[in-house]
Amino acid sequence: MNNTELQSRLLDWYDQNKRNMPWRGCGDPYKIWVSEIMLQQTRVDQATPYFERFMEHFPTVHDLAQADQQEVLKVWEGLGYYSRARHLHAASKLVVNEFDGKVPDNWEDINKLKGVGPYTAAAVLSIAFQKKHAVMDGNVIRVLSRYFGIEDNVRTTKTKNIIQEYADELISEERPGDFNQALMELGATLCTPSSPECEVCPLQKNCVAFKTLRTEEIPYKSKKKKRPHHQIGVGIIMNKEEEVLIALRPNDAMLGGLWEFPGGKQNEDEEMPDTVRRELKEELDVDVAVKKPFMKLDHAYSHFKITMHAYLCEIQKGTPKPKSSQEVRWISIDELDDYPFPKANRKLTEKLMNLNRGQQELEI
DNA sequence: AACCCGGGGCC
DNA sequence: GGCCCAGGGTT
Repeated sequence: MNNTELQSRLLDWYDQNKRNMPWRGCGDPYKIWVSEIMLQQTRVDQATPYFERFMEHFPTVHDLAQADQQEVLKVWEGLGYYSRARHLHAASKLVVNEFDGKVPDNWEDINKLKGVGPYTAAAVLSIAFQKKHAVMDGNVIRVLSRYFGIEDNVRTTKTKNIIQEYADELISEERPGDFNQALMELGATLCTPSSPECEVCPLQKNCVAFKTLRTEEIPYKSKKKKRPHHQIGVGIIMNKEEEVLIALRPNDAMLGGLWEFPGGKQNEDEEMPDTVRRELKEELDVDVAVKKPFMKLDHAYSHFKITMHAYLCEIQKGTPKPKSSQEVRWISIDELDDYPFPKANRKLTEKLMNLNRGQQELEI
């Protein structure tokens, strides 16, 4: 199968089988850019409702550039990898101030945008501007490694460079954006990690992995390290006015720009209430009484897991000061929904709000 | 090159 | 449980 035949088979399949996506076929470089940022390490079905909501809040790059970061993060809340939102927001200002409000249509300039790497640059240039740049994402790696029978570890830079060269050679002149999307669509819907649907695949005829019955072995990936598990203690500090204390995480930290209930990791041979007292002293410079357990929950991040133990607390001495955090604030339970919280903390705010609505006893 | 960075769905 | 996902940034 030569390149022309592969392209026409793939594009014909794509024309008949592509899924509907709100940014697909819109021709708006801003929307395509935002969609590609949201789709980094995120499935289409997960990103789609966020994309719709994002466009309602920020229909143009100017709306995004003028928005407050807190507002952007609130719309992004729950989607994860929050540096994407901060970088996108910063990049929108660059587009407005340096590029006349137009998403760059060339490789050099688009790579000046924060959060835009090789994949996203190629995706936006090809899909929005019909420029011939081949993308390489997890789908392309899987499809091409199977098609060409590449058995090397695809986590290495060397193997990725080889696959990128194949993609560069295969990409269609006439429809580079559709070709890229077709390859990814094939990987997302037919050429899946397990149980691929080879019987209906348009590339079956020349696929090395199919012909040698090795689709379950290719692509080969070296194992990842297993994630450590930490015990985390946090304090829900309430005052006489039934307000709770929340802290703003620094922009350069994990979950940067989001709010949380202060706390931290349990030390060895330390009781959890002592952990909470110690952490709140370190982070806020206050002495608290740990009154009673409020909630225990498990949560998984990319590189570790936690069990979070939340306690209702009361300040005995001192006034909370932002030490490890950027800012602290007393707010009413009703206002918790107005602030961006990471998922694990959001589970705590939901319980607080439910109890509050039910007039339950939040007293300690 | 290795590590960091969320959350959700699937097996 | 682990794996995967339309990856990029930092060290």
